[in-house]
Amino acid sequence: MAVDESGVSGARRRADARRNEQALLDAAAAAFLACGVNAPVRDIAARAGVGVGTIYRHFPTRADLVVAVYRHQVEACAEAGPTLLAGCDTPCVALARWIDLFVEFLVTKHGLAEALRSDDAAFEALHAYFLDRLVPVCARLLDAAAAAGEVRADVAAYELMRGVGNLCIGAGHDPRYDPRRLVDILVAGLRPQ
Amino acid sequence: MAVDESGVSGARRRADARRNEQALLDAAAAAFLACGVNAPVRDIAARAGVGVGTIYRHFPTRADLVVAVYRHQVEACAEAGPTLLAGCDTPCVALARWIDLFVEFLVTKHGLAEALRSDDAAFEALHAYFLDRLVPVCARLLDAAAAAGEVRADVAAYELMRGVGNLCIGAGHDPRYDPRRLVDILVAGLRPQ
Amino acid sequence: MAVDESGVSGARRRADARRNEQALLDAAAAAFLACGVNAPVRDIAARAGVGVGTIYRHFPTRADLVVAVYRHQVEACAEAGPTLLAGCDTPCVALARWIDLFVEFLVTKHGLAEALRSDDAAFEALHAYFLDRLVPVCARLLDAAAAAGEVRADVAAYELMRGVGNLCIGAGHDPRYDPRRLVDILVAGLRPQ
Amino acid sequence: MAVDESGVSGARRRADARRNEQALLDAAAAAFLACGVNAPVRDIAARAGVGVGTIYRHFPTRADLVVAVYRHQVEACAEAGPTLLAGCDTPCVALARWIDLFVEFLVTKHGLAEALRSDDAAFEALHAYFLDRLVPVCARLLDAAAAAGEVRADVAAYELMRGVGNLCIGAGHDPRYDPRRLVDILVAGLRPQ
DNA sequence: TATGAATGAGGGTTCATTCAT
DNA sequence: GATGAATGAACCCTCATTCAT
Repeated sequence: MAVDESGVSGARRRADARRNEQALLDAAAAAFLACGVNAPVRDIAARAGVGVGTIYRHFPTRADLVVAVYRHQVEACAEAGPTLLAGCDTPCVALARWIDLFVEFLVTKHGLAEALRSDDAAFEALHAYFLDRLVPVCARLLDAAAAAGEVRADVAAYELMRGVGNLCIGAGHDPRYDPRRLVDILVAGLRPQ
Repeated sequence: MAVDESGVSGARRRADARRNEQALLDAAAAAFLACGVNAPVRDIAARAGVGVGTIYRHFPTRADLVVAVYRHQVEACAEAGPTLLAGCDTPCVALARWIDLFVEFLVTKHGLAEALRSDDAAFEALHAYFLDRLVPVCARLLDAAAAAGEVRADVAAYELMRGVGNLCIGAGHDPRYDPRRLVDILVAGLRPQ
Repeated sequence: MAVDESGVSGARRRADARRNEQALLDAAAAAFLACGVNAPVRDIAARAGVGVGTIYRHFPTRADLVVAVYRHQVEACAEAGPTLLAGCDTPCVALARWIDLFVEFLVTKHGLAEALRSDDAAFEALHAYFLDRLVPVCARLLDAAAAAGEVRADVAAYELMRGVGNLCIGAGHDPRYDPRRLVDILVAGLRPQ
Repeated sequence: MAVDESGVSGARRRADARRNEQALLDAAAAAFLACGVNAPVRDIAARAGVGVGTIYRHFPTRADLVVAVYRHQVEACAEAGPTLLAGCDTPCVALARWIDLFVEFLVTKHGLAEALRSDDAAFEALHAYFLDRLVPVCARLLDAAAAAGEVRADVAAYELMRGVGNLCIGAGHDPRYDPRRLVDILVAGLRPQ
């Protein structure tokens, strides 16, 4: 209707949409932290200052949103693998430090660890993304450590990561339970014999 | 089998109610397995072939029901502790076997491990019951093993059990993840140094 | 089964039942006071220390119970009519004092006034009883006062009593509202012209 | 009819919602009439042809709905006070006619009088609204009449209105009971001496 | 595109009433 | 007769998802 809007509307829309998407990601991150990854859609929309429809447009499933929220950190974690392997004295140290990174990531995102183990179909995409991106990284570290004889050779990267993920569930709710300590013990248990 | 079940009419009425209660416990166990411990009240009632009111009569809160469903096994597990300690060659073996029992219990009751770590207020009673009953048992085994120098002395029974419980979450959903293996690794990580 | 119970059981039952009935009436009166005439059946049963079935046996409908609870006072009120008419200086004074009695009765029985005006079918018997017993008494007083020219002649006993009953609804909930004052005003309004 | 209803899409959406809200108000009024102010939410929704969620969106609490249903008439009644005072021959006539309006309002809205005297916490907002809006109006009329020596000076507007409200309870259920007649008697009782 | 109103399935809880014991 | 366990209808409320504007 307004004449002057047509000229730049393509670009405008893009910019608007991108700004909206970022607001949504921030809002979702905050909501996940407060209520877990199943935070009510309306909460997220309200925090972002958009309508609920906008969420569904940008992120058709909840998993899409969760993946998007954590993508940056997942990428950072994935990229840290090779770097650590190259920079540490032994593969075992690299593995331990990489797992520390992974734990730090999960522990500070309440609800993420829960989502990772949820069998809710809505999170399939999330599972797939995490596995595709991180399991190979972990596998390389694990293989290197195993090749050096520093860890048992019969542990799969997938199960190790699932174990670490599980240990991180509920972090922060209970001062008597520190996931980092338990993950350390688990990693210690990887030593041969 | 039980002597007092035949006799007078007073006991008869009780027998009826008890049979119903057992049906409810079985139904709830099945529902928990299928849908987790937050299974809809109506589902449980339907499985048991009773009205919803009957559930509320027997178990006013959900926690009451959950506790009742698992009480037998919790008791059995608790009682196994001293027995194993007395019967095994070393405290460490007793600890390992007791944890195997605990894991077997959790793994076959999908939903229980989830309930144990839920921060939903409805499960406080459940948490309390588990802690009261099992943590001391675990503590004795752990202390004995530590005294024998077989495990690190700086691990609390509570955190160990929480860790084991967490590792059991999601068991059975995924053939690539076997909680028993990971718990073994965790226990191996308890060795000194 | 027990031999010695058969001999006197008829009499025993009677005594038991009567005791039960009285306990129920007391319990119901207390429950009505606390929760109104729609007090939960189970509350009443619990207060009386009997099962709910016992209530239904003695008082098939709620109205039966309500009527029974208030019968004594209704009777007393009904009997006071002729006495007052005979003993007071004028019919108008008798009428006023009789209405005071009625108000006192209603005001101290929270929930009764509400029940009297309820159109719930369960209270038909209650309405009928009140009307049968009290309206004629009021009518005699009213007629006498009208005959003496002390009150308007066009007011029916039924509507007067309903009006008084309505004014008593909610008594005691609100210190700013005193049914007695308003009933006095209503009665004053009966004066001719 | 309303000028701003055509125009832009923003207003259009509003118009839809407003139409819905009006349907809800009508439906609620009908439901209140049939079942009292505690009419089931679903009934009201069904009458309005909307889902229950729509009710909760527009009127989060029942009191909100009740207030909204009666707001127009309350306002009209409140505004009639000063008009009558200015237009009638004597304050007493103005008072009587204003009370007639109030009674007409209550009598045609079965369930409202009941709601007014309910001690259910859900109706606090309703009470407050009625009191805030109507008691001052009544007080002015009453004061004027008292100043003119036409009515007793010791009657508060609040208690008078409560009395009138109470007399209107159950109107229409019983042909033998006409609230208007009794209110007239009550008002007549306000005359000095 | 963005909005947010509407929908309605889904889950929780209470309580009057019946009926086997 | 008395009991109280069982039933299930009837309410309430929330929230994910769709879709008209």
